Amino acid sequence: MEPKTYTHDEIIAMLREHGINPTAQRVEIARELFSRKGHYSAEDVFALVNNDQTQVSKATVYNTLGLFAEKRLIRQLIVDPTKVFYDPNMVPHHHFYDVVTGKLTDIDANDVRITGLPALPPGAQMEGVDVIIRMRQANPTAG
Amino acid sequence: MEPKTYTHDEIIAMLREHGINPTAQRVEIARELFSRKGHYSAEDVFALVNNDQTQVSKATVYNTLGLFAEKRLIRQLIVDPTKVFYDPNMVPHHHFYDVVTGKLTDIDANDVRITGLPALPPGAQMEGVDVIIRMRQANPTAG
DNA sequence: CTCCTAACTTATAATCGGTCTAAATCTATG
DNA sequence: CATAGATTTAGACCGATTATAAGTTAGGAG
Ligand SMILES: [Mn+2]
Ligand SMILES: [Mn+2]
Ligand SMILES: [Zn+2]
Ligand SMILES: [Zn+2]
Repeated sequence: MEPKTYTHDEIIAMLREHGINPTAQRVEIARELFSRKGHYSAEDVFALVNNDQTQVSKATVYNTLGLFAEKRLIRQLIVDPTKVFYDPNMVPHHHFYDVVTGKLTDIDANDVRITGLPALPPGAQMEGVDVIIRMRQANPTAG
Repeated sequence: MEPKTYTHDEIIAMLREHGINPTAQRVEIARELFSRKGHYSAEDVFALVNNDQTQVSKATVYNTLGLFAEKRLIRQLIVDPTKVFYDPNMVPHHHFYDVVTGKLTDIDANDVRITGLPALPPGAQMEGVDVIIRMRQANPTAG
């Protein structure tokens, strides 16, 4: 299932709906992200965005990804100890994480039920629930 | 519930049971970790271990925490984008994570049921399931 | 014991994501 | 056109972690 292709104007509308001023760089970064599914580091996005003619600075890539996450246009994944990943898929879902390759795979959250969690501490607002299933590919005929 | 106090020999036995050669530094680090409950960065452990007479280098603290985690004597927590935390509590449990303060709180996993997860990819071994509930303390009278 | 080697520890340099700074550029408005 | 606020940028900087290379330790062989 390839992700929907968004027009320039649709991207701009998405940004506006999330309270983000649609500058050229932000539109370009959003377009790259939403034209694919997957999980991307800031460096990944920097490479994607500068593959073609456009030129966006590293600082802007970092700033923009942080802004998008804060405005909940994309989701931040803390799962690799060395870098943050960003996920354009905002449908609630969980992840498999291959601890060897670092690869992330989506798990639809519709079928998943989590019960028995305690109440939040008083005055606390839930931000989200992350479920990460760490796994390792069984050593293929090593011995 | 304060954690059990371990004797020097008990610490050594714990390390041996996990296939870890009990050097002076490793015993000291293990003692500091297991004499409290909580979630500690490598810097935290470095400070704990060098509070008293003993002197353990930063490199050894990092190496030892990595070794302990690999041998499953402690658990690594990837939840803060800037640093790794280590958890001496090996009883299966989950975590609240205050995204503002960075504070981690344990959630007993006994009561928690997670159903509807898909099967692992073929050939994959499960390493563990991490559930992290991100929350934020409601803005106390700000405005 | 003393010698020898492998395991371990250490100080320090290096790496690398990520953030900060201060200057340049843009954009909307008068 | 002039102005100010928002944004972008190059490059300096930072802090956690890892790599390097030299020193130390422990324990078995002789
Ligand atoms: Mn592009
Ligand atoms: Mn100590
Ligand atoms: Zn995902
Ligand atoms: Zn814990």
